[in-house]
Amino acid sequence: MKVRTRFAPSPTGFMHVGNLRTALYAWLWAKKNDGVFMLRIEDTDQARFVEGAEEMVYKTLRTAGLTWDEGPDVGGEYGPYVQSQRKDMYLPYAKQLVEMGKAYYCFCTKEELDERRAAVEAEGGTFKYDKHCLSLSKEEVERRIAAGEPYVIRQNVPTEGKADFDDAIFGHIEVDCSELDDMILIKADGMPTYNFANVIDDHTMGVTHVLRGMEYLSSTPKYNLLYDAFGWEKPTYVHLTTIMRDATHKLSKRDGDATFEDLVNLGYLPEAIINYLALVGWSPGDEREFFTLDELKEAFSLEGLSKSPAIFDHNKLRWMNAEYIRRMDGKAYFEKALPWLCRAGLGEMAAKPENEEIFIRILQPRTEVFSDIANVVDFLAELGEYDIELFTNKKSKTNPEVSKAVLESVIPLMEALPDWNETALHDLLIGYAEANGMKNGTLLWPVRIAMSGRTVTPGGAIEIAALLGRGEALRRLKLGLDKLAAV
RNA sequence: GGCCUCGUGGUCAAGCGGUCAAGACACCGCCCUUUCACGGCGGUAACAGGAGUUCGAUUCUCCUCGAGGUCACCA
Repeated sequence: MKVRTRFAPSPTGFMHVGNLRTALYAWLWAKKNDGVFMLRIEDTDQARFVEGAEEMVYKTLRTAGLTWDEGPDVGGEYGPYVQSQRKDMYLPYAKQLVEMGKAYYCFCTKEELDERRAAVEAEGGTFKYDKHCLSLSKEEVERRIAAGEPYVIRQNVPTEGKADFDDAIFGHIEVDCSELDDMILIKADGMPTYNFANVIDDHTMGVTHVLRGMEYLSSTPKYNLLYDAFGWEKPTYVHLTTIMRDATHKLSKRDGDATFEDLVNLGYLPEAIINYLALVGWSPGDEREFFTLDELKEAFSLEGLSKSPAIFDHNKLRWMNAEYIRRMDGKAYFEKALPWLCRAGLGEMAAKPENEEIFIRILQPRTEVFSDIANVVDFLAELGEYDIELFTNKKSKTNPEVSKAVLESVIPLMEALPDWNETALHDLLIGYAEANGMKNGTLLWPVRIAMSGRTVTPGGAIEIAALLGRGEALRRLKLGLDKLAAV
């Protein structure tokens, strides 16, 4: 049978990385098996409708490379792919269950239930619906429905026996029916609940493998009662572990960088995010860590899925992103970096053709996340205040006195330079150090400090001088000398 | 609280009765070096605890502990 998987988000905002990973695994499993990956929008909760969230889902999936074969926008023979548009499909199935005695109409109002629940819980108990409306006669039910009384349809769970299912990762899961509540299948507004819609949709849409979060693990046996009632073949369930922020909290959107969009905006590359995400909760079994989507597709297997929750390691994502950046083509890197350089006020400097290569050379190996760039290069846009103590560096054998002497002798030479470019600057400065028997560092440290006001900079004195250009470089050097005048 | 699930270094994670218990990130040290990175080399660090089963348990069973999930007219 052809493998069909689905990703079924409820459109409530940005895409949490945990959801993205679920989508990824579902996509991988379908693609690995030459199957179909479909997108279904679960919007049965009208109260939670969020404008534009559906488009967000499309956009995220697309930039992540997870294209769907069937879905709301592309269609398919199992449509519609939006649950609210399937509204009319559910009631007949629910009625069928009622006929079979596997479900029943219930007229208890939400308020009554809430009250009873509160009372039970106040005494430390767990509320369970008492099947109150199960005993209603058919006539009474019909009468009340005809009278326009609001109702829901509940699943009639047996009071005895077991409900169970087999999970591809967790194995056999079994629970006593007595633990189960008569869950609502059809809500008072006529919409199905998630639980019911899922069963109906997954079956009618031919889903063969259900990949979803762990939170459904304990309610799945209850779904299977429904499959059994209808006599339907059950899909293979694959419950995925939760992605955690730390040992005791799951990664939440409130943490600020838990959505795909957050990460992209911070300057993470979609391919790196996907690659990292694939490895949170799944292992290829060998030592590979870098995968394209295609390679992932080859390597993916249900056996490699983990049973225990994994903590999202920003550190490792960062490293992996850096690794992706380093492997980028220089040009491509520059293109991605340019907006960030502009944001740092370096648009003009970066626009000079001769500077492009320098920027690539000094920044690419140092960029872990694109948003880092601004803080690393801001000194190029503006020289900040700095203390002359920065001129002291033991390893370079410099201090304010030495620096003063260095700047005094080197500034005129630089001013006299006919061409201001890296090669010329290099030959001049390195040549000078050599001729005077100095360590390169002794000469270059003061020059770099004066030009940057920073002890740590991307690139060295020569690159910085070239980027700054003759006028600005010299201005800063003289400024440095002034600062040192009193020494 | 009932029920379900999970438990290998700080983190991800291999292992699926016999290993000196991989690898990666992070951390530390050394080298390279024009600062910082990059790169190279090396290092610290783990089977939650206790009973069994077995010639032998990280691996199988049970208990304890710890953590998560679930008990909605939310998904």
